[in-house]
Amino acid sequence: MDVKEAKAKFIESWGKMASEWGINRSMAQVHALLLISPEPLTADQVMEELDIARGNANMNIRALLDWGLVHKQLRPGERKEYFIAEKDMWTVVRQIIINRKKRELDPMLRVLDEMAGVEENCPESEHFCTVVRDIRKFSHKASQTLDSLVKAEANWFTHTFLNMVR
Amino acid sequence: MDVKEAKAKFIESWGKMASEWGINRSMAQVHALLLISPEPLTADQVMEELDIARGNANMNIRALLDWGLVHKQLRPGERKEYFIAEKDMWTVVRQIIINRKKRELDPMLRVLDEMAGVEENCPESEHFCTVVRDIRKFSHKASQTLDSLVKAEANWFTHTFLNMVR
DNA sequence: TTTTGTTTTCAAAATAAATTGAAAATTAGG
DNA sequence: CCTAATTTTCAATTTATTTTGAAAACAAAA
Repeated sequence: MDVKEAKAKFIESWGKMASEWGINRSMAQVHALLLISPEPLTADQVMEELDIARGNANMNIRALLDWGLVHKQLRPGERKEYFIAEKDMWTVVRQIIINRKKRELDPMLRVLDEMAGVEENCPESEHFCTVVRDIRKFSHKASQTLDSLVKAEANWFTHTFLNMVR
Repeated sequence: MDVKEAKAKFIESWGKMASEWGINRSMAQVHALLLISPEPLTADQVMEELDIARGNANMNIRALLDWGLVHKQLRPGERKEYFIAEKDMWTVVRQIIINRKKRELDPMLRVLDEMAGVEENCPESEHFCTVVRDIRKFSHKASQTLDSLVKAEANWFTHTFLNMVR
């Protein structure tokens, strides 16, 4: 496999993986392209490289900025905007955790908390209350753990955590 | 909120959360229904409760069996199959980790490993190789960590890990 | 202010994914 | 071997999501 092939394959795979996650393919492919691009790119270059429409490129670059995975770069004397991906992998992972947690876990947590109110009726539906209580406990622990993970040092995950687990 | 309402809300929310994940709504709703049902249910009861078609119920119950989140129960003298959800939350989480890892992480790992071969050409595309190497390293660590997590004791996650993180 | 290069928006079209339901396959009992 | 109950399959349909592209908005320079 030569480098050009490998780059194409990387972009394709990153896109495929993301769509297993509920993140759309274009967003992931734009991310992959910017990740492996040593220089910042303009929206036009992204459109060109990935063969996607302007609106698509624009919306997904925007989403990546929101996620903190891509940064905007302005050049003096130029009107075009350049975009460069965050290259520090720990930061990348951290931002992904933050955003997915916000989207996937937090809403469920809120629902479970609302349900805590139902516990008064528990005697009449013990099983339901037990299940909800268990899930709620677990979810809160997971939430705290992710929060701590996000606050942790860059090397913490790779060094400390792994050693503890083994 | 009374218990009936709460149950409906739980099923709905579980379904919504799952679809943010790339797991289909019906599968999650069947799971939620079986989770909060104290008694095993038949496919017909699931269809009835969730108002979904037979094929849908069947395919998703089957998927949940594959994921190890639901167990089949046969009753002597009865032809119908009964289904009951795994109620131990640690087991549930473990099975979800195993299955999502298999689906989301492992394929990417394989692609990254294939790309390791490209490293020979690295001098001519240093940046690409660095990015791939970083992601590869990180992904392998994450993979090992998840494997360890899965092997860990039931209480490990909630007790040990959390204390370590704080 | 007008022109021009650039970004953003969003309705419509295309694509992808989930769901239905009827027919086929399977299985146990007679 | 039949019959009847049950489960599985899958083509067609429906629903949801993504993508397009042209028009509008915006912003810098003339």
